[in-house]
Amino acid sequence: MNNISDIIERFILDAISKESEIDLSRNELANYFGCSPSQINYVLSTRFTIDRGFDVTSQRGGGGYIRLIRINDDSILSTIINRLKEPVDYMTARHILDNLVYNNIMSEGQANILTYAITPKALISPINNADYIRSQILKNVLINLRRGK
Amino acid sequence: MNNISDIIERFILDAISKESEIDLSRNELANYFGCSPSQINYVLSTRFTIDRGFDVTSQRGGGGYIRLIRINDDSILSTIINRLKEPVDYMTARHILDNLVYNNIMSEGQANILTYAITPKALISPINNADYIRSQILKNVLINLRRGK
DNA sequence: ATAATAAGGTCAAAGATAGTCAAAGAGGTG
DNA sequence: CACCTCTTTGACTATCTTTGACCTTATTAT
Repeated sequence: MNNISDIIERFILDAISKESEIDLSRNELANYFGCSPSQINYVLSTRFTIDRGFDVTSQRGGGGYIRLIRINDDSILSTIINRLKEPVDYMTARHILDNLVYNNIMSEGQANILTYAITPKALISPINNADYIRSQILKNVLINLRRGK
Repeated sequence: MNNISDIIERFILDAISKESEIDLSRNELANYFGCSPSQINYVLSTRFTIDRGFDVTSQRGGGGYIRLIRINDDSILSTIINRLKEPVDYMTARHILDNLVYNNIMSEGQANILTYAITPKALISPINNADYIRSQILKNVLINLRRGK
């Protein structure tokens, strides 16, 4: 992978791996990575979303900053259920699952199983037939299991 | 046979013979072999299929890639997959899951999660929309999880 | 107060990949 | 030859990333 966004993402993930909250400087980051400042916004808005368990606040002006917070909510399940809006695309669903695993609500094995069950491929159906869809889900899960994660 | 597809196939097979997972660049490959980029898709979709033990994922945009994954074979699972006939009703699905747990292919926790995902309730849908169905599956799973089953 | 300065935010266009599909081509086979 | 299947190509589409011009807000200096 050769895009700057992924590199910046890893850098920030590493920075917040030990703290639950860090302050970033948009300009310093952009300068450090030799990219435009708005690239930092791009990374934050595509990778540090609520679905992934992050919250971002910021302040402008002199001494401005971007504050990144890892959400750690005991009632996170209820929160997610309440916030869940239909429809849910695949990537959003995966982020939610990652979040659940991170918060020890689901084991990684369980999340993996469920991930297999909801891939776009698993849910394709020409007619509206739950049994048919379910069989696809099952098949998809099994094929992925065979792959050994 | 001297067609480009076979040559590309051998090249990729060789590349993945030592790793279980490799990243390819569609454009670079096409350039290297002097063919159109879509030829790479053709080779992948005709020769690197699930049936032959491969899985393909990809990403577009800057730093994009095609990821090829070699999956392991497991004869018990293969047997079940091959015997799986569509459609599958709920009770049949549960029997299959019990069987998987019995054979240590899936943990009980994983089977439970998946059971939630495929209850009749989880798969009701007035319109044919995978995202909608997926959101129901997720909600159903989460609600059951919350109940602590 | 006001102006200057120092952050950060937004958005749309350009760039970089990959995907799809249908038509044309090539190679066998009865 | 007629037909069928598999391969090759290219036009068009979809998606993700990068950049830059312009906007907003907070602090500091006068």
